[in-house]
Amino acid sequence: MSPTKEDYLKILFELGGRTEQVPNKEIANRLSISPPTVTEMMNSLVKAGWVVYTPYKGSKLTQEGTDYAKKLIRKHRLWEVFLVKHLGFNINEVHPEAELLEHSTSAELADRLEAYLEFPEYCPHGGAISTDLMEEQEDMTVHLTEAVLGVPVRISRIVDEDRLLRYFENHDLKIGDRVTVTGRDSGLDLLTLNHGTTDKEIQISQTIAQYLFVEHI
Amino acid sequence: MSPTKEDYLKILFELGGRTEQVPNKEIANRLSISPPTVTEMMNSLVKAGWVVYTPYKGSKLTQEGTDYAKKLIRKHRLWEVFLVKHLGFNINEVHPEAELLEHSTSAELADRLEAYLEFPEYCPHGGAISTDLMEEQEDMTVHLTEAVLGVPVRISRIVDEDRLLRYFENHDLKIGDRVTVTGRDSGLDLLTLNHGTTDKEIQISQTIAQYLFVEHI
DNA sequence: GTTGATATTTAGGTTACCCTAATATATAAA
DNA sequence: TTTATATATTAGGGTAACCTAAATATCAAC
Repeated sequence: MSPTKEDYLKILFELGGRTEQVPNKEIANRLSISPPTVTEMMNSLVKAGWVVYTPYKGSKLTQEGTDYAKKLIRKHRLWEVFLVKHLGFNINEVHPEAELLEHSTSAELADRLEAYLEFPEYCPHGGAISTDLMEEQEDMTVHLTEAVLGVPVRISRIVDEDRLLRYFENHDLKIGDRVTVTGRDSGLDLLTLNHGTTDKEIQISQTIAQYLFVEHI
Repeated sequence: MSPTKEDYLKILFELGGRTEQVPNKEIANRLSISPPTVTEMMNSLVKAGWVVYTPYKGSKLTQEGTDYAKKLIRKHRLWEVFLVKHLGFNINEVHPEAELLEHSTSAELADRLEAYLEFPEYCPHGGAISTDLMEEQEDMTVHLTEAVLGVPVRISRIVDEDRLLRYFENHDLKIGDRVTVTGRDSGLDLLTLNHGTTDKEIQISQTIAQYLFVEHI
């Protein structure tokens, strides 16, 4: 299994490919590659049994594909805990490091690392580490864009992509914060939030808000 | 820089490519690839400025190539220390793990890891970690095959290739042991040693003894 | 100095992963 | 229901890193 293929499986999981068909374009966007390359890769992943692909519709992970993706994400998050807790990295620096390390981590190494870290439940971005908890969390949390107007929620997880993390940091948003969606303007692609702690108004792009997960309180 | 190219630089350093021309065949053997592939890769490494190549003779590392190789080896050895000291791995299990991790380790990560490990001097196989000490050690130590008959020496370093480590373990040899070469049979490719601690006679293949480094006491 | 053994290179081919340009399909709007 | 737009696929090409088979260079022995 190449790091490249592993990346496809992981992205597929992150885009909901466990339960829904993910269109090629979304994968192409997230990985910054051309759509024909995605088509080609999907055919290869189908042949290897990781993915079910319906031409012109999109791809879903098989059970094997889902399990593989979850293991990768677990490794990624374990490294993030290590980098932050023991090596003193800043939360928004660890993603690219873990992105590399995850592909070089045997099952044995992951298990030993997990024990060494004393079985942490969450990564620094709020993502569940145990592969069982992972699916549960995926199902329970909701995109910020789907939160009901006026109902306060708690930010539980931020998709850990470098540029995104800096965007959220610049808007003073972090895990655990309570926010209330007060307005939605689809034309301008804007979401207006009230920050529970500071009571300030925050405006962020809806497209980007998709990468923020919230839980009801 | 691809992991593949990094492996070539590292092997070149390990085979003495810092000071001498290394023939293609040795590289092909150590990496288990065909000689034509080595020729091809050497041309590409020359173009990138890592290597000076004389056709039909062999390759030498440039200063840049040497520095790059030393940084890789440092990362490799740092991971080995971490795996043994903190994750409880066995010495002969860590090589393949570190072999993967070294290619996924930024300079920043290596520095932080080194500080976390409290600046260890040597890896579990006896290899120096600081890039300065590394060359020094390389120059001072001598292959077991070159030790003078009857003169006791101390095993200082074992090239950490998985199969070799198991071979040395099976012959009850480890770092720090005092041994004396008592006989050499080139026809049978045999080296006879006297083990300083147990006073037992040990016979190992000369070919394999090349991967054992010793220091005079 | 020719010969033979060994090492190296050249020639030609494969697979993985990426691309652009052109074509085809699906979907939403008129 | 046709048409426009967005999305996906096919066709054709490129580079990196491997391979085998055949040709060539080196070097030591005669």
